Amino acid sequence: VILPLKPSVPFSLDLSLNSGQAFSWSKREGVWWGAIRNVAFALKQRPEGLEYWASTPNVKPILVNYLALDEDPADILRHFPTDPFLSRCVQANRGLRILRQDPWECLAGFILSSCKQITHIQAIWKKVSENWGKPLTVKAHHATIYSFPESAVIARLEESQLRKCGMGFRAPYLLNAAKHVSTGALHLENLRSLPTVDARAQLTALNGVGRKIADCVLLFSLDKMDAFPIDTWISKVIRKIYLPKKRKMNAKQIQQFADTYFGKYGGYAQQYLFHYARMNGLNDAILD
DNA sequence: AGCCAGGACTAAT
DNA sequence: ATTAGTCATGGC
Repeated sequence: VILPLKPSVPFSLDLSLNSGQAFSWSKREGVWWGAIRNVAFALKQRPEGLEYWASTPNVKPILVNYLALDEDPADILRHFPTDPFLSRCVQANRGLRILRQDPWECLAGFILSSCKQITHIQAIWKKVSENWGKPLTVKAHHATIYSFPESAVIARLEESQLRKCGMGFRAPYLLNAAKHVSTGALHLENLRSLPTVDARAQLTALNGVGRKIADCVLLFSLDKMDAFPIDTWISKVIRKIYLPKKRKMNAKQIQQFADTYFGKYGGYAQQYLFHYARMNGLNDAILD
């Protein structure tokens, strides 16, 4: 099936799926493979639109929502501050969208992310999925993809089982989060209706979830565009590009600057900065 | 061998 | 209120 895309509205499947937001996707022979909850997808971007195959019928709304195809990035970009470096990052990553992930999958992914390279997070994600997720088949390709296990499934495991997937000290964090989510002690969908600060407070109440991971969950799965995750890359960007004269800025001051300077769609801007820095480094990045 | 990777927690100042 | 040490693991 082909989902038509307007050429005038920028969309890049490569950038959106491969910019460190979600860890379930892999590209083989020009086709992206992955699962969104319990539906497996194969995706290929073509000039006329997005070609897709899925493990179940009638999944177009799932895809449109996940890839945010119902929004026009121009409506968001015009809220960005105008500065040369951000403009360069936006220009270089035209079509990069903030995904709308499942909150549990997003929370699990970023609990696994701390102090890990993206490729390794993907490897852990794959092991967990293959061990305890559901096998899904995309008939057109007779291929099998595994879903990421629901919170109730993880909650029943032993910490030692999770550690065998290579997640180390993150295992008890993931297990504890799974228990909170599956019992309803933490109701992730309810966080949507809360102000960002209140939703963040509930997330950071989880062991192993601090400001950065909470902000990733808020931004990538709960529509909180003002959440601005600061990881090692973004920290370098702010220090080198935006506050080059100010030495000895602590984490809180950097966060303070980012929240005020980038505004209510700051999280979206953050993703352009992150991906640009990760792809190009910052050695030749000069604010001119 | 040492350092870093989309961090967070605890204990010691 | 800030800072160092610790927590696993893999890649270079």
